[in-house]
Amino acid sequence: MTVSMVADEVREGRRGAGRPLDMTKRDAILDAAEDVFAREGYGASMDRVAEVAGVSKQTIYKHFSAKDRLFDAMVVRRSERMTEPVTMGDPAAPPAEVLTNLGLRFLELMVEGQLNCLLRTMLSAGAQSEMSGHFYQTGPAVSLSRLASYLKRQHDEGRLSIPDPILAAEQFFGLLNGHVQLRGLLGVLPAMGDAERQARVDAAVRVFMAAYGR
Amino acid sequence: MTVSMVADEVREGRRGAGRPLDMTKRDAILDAAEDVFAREGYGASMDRVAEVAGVSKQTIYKHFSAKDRLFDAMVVRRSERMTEPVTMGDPAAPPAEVLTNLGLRFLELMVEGQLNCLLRTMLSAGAQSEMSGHFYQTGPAVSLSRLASYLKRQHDEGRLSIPDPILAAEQFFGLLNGHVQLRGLLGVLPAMGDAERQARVDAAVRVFMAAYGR
DNA sequence: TATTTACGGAACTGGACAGTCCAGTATTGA
DNA sequence: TCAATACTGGACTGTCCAGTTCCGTAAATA
Repeated sequence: MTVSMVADEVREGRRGAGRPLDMTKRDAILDAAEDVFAREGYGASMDRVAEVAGVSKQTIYKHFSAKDRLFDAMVVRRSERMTEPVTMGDPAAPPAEVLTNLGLRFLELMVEGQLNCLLRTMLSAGAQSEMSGHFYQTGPAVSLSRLASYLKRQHDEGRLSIPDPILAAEQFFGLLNGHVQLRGLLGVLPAMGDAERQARVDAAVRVFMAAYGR
Repeated sequence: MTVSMVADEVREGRRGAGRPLDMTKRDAILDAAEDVFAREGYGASMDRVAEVAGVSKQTIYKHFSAKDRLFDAMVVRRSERMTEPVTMGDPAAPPAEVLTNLGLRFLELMVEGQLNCLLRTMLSAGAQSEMSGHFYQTGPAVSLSRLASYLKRQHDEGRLSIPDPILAAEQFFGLLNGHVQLRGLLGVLPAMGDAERQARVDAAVRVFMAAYGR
């Protein structure tokens, strides 16, 4: 009986004989936690989570032994869903086009929306959670390495000239970002329109291609 | 009697007859708040701040009417000190050199040290403070506009070709930053050495000059 | 000097919240 | 059917903390 086997059992709701844990409720609890923690920070009460989940507090404690465990489970689930939209397009297309598409998705989905929301929630929890590493590894680090390997391939095929693909990938995200993420975290973002977002992406791609294009 | 006059009186410790407020203690309280909030987040107790400041809790409440007021005063004082090191060098020097110096200072002082520390503290306070705007305006926004006006001048004098100086300034900070700030906030920063920092700055300047140089 | 205010120390109030307990009901596996 | 467990709803405990109050003392102003 290994640790991961125990984890699997919990995931399926079986802990021996008798009535199994209701996984529907578990999901409802995690959904509620996402919502409530995002809105009120880690200071939100468990009673509030229970209320939003439509579940008794006791049920929460059946599924998650303590508040920080619930928080961690929420972060893990959300982190895993996060990297999906950041995929590279057709590798045969012109790099400028691929980068533009990537940039648009990045700016839409990551910087303005979910990523900042989760990040702010995590920081509101302060040092109380060791989820920071997991978050970075399953989120930003994945996007970074995807872009880096794309860039390396383009370099090898002679379409771009990129001595350090990882650094270049970071630079590209940095170019896109500027202070957008910072402004988003601080809540001083004046809601970027489609046109402005497109302009930002175009400018980033232009700079990137000027430095790394052939 | 205006609002600012009242503020001045408080700043000098005079609120009429009798013994004036001890400004030494006020500073000690702000120092302690900086330290304690940075370490424990906004959740830290006032008793703890009083202990670290070497002052009774009542004294804190004499100087600052409530916890969030103390927090705000701390943020204001710290924000104002923050932009100092980010100044442009000799405008006659080659832009690449000026940008390199700026980049080194930015990476040293801002991203790794104080800025992230304060930012994390502020985010730990969640929506409880309206200091976010002040922080951005007196911190990052100032560096941004300083660099932008430098870039505009270089453009006007024909040393660089920069259609949108503000955007370009943001891009430069973004290039420097990459994911460094994000890693710093999440505490997954593997402590950058001098050589690596220099390499990062050089790479950023190289990309920037490739796009905007003459 | 008389008055006014700041300071320390410590006790206190009121409220919020994590986590538990319980009594009754519902739902499953054996 | 029986035994085991999940779920509800609410009451309850212990703790922590912001903010107040009281008292005695120190230090400034007028």
